[in-house]
Amino acid sequence: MGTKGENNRTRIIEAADQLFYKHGYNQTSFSDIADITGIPRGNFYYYFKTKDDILAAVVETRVKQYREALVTCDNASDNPGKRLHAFLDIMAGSEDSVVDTGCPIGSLCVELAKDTEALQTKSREVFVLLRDWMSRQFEEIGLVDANDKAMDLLSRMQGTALMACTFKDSAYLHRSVGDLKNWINNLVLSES
Amino acid sequence: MGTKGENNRTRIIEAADQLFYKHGYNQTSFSDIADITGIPRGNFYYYFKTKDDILAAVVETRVKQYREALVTCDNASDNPGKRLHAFLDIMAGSEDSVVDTGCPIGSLCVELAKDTEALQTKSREVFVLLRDWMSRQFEEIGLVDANDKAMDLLSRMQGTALMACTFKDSAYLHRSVGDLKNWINNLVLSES
DNA sequence: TGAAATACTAGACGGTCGTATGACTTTTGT
DNA sequence: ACAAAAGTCATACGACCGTCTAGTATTTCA
Repeated sequence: MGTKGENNRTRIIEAADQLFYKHGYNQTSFSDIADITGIPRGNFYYYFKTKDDILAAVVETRVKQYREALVTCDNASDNPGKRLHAFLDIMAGSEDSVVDTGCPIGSLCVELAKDTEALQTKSREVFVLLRDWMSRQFEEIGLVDANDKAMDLLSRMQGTALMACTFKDSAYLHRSVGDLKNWINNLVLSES
Repeated sequence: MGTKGENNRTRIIEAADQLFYKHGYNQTSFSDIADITGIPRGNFYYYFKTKDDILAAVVETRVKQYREALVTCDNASDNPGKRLHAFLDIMAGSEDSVVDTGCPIGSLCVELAKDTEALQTKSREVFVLLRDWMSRQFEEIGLVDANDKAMDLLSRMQGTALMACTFKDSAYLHRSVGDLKNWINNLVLSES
């Protein structure tokens, strides 16, 4: 009962996830996904009605993955500042791909900002998840403008990824992540 | 001698400039440009051998435009901090389009980061211009790490544009620009 | 077991893409 | 005035796009 079907569906999503990241949503064709998975191009309609449906599925798995990553950050420490550091380490840890291709979330949102509103709303979902989690951390620190700080941190991480990728500069990436950690530490100190 | 030819060439570049911003490079077709300019699709080969050539021409006009904008900033004040404020005001002034479509430079670089290296190098040119100008301002302020600060400012502006666009939040755009002005002011104070 | 339901496949459709060509028209220089 | 050069144009190419459908295999369950 659909065991192979579910398997194929998952493989399509995984291949699309990588290709959307490496080449962008619009620059990824059904043929590209077919070449990687070995599933004939024509079959895709069975698993997904439209290309947009594949994007939705990809975003949903990304949300799930980041949710799990945030749980790991939550378990990393009972200190909210340290938890935010742990999240920053995720970006620093994927240094190579960030310098090469940028942030998977940010670059998708930038691309789809020029597309339909439906795709914008969908691609934004991961950012909403991260912003709300960050906001909770800053709240726990004791900041009254926790949501503003969450936007600032997300913003600065995105700027960092964009610059590091554009200038192919991993040294900048690490320096900037260090600066952000110091910025968080100072926020913690100012509240204690 | 080539008066109409130059005119058509210019009109193609102007239309492409807008379309590359509004819909992205890859999502802009020759037909789109033809529809706006009224120049038949088939004629483009006469003015530009390839689509990449159009991009190069667009980037070159953008470099020229930003160079002029920087001259205006240079003339705005003999205080480098104030000159950087003037540059930030350019972004704040185009609030609507930034929230709607993002930063024209940043979104182009993000898109082409997933394309050939030649296009990446070309699209980066505007950023190089801005970074070097900013670096000169920070140098004049007296900072020893002027180039780092230039990267930081560019980075934070890009993050700001990306978040404002993704969340369709012009209030965040203005708050963040204000924060950046304060950040610059503090850098000036720390050196005086 | 066998017919209905479900899972899967592959070929093909209409459309659009970037590019190229060859002919026509206008401008230029002598 | 008239050839050469520059500019303009319609048409078409081969490739690829996302989508669809007619058909085959497989599973389900009375």
